Amino acid sequence: MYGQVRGMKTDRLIRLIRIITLVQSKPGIMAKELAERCETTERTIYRDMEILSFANIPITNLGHGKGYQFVGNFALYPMDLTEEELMAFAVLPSLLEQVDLVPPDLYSAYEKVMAAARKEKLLRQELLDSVTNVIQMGTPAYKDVKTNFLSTIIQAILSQQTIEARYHTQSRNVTTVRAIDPYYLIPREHRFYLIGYCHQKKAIRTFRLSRFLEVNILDQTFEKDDFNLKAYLKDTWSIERGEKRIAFKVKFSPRVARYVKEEEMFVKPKLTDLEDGSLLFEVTLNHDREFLQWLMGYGAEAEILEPQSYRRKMKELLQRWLGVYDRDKV
DNA sequence: GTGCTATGCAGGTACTTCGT
DNA sequence: ACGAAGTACCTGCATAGCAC
Repeated sequence: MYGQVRGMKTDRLIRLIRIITLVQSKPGIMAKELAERCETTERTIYRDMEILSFANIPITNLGHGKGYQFVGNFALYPMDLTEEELMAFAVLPSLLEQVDLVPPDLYSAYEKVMAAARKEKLLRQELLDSVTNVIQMGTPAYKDVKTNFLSTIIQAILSQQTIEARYHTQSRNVTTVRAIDPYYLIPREHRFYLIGYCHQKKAIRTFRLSRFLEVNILDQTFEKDDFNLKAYLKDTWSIERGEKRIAFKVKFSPRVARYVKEEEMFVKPKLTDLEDGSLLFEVTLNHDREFLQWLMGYGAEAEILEPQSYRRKMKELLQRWLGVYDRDKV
């Protein structure tokens, strides 16, 4: 639009870069001064500002008399971003949206990343690391050094490239090297999980991100075929999947009913308000452990009505628990 | 000349400060 | 409290300069 193919004057280009530098070094600088420093008029500065905003350079005027400055602490030249990096940003929210529940903090995190990317010359890896640092919610207690493969995995998902990963399987306490086609990243309980096709097991598997010890992107692309995430996670309380179909019926006391309704869930339970103010909660799940754990957080405010076998199971569990403290008795 | 971009002048608008 | 003056931001328009 403003480009000039032939006879291209470098004046404007130089001036645009100058403006960026000036605003960067002196936030709040006003149009008049910019004009003087660039040896031009204010009119030209205003036009240049327009061009900069077309180029998505977030310089803004923060009100009358406050001059110009970058939005947030942004001080990056977006021209340095590769197409791929921009894509990574652009698709991140939709990536998570595919599992229905976008963590409410994602958007603010997104903005923080932009603000955090302050350095004048931000290397590609630094940028992606910023994403990683903002999004990752915790590190395993035993790990001192933060090894983080979030950015690598996002890249692989975007470019549909197979990764080779060294992964620690906690339940068997073994470390294996395997090739994985990364499909989706899903957030659960302050953690990220990767769902993908494991070439060794020849099946879809779920991997906890913090258990990756090494991740390398292979020079090999994949197709997702007809994998359906929603179907894959159907009736799954959180992340652990099972083969069962357990129809739970739980009654929550009036005291906690409204808190239960407010909880963010990955399944859609049937909720019925009872006359006494308590809440009947019905859900069918393919695995019990995570659900029971959640339920126990409500203590005596939650009562399993069905199935009977789980009433007994819960009772046994509580008796064993009680037993731990009974040892104190003399 | 025509068609285009880049520029500067002049003037408008919105807000702040000053003087009464 | 209120209007005048001042300041900063923004825009319309004429024109210079260049390619064709």
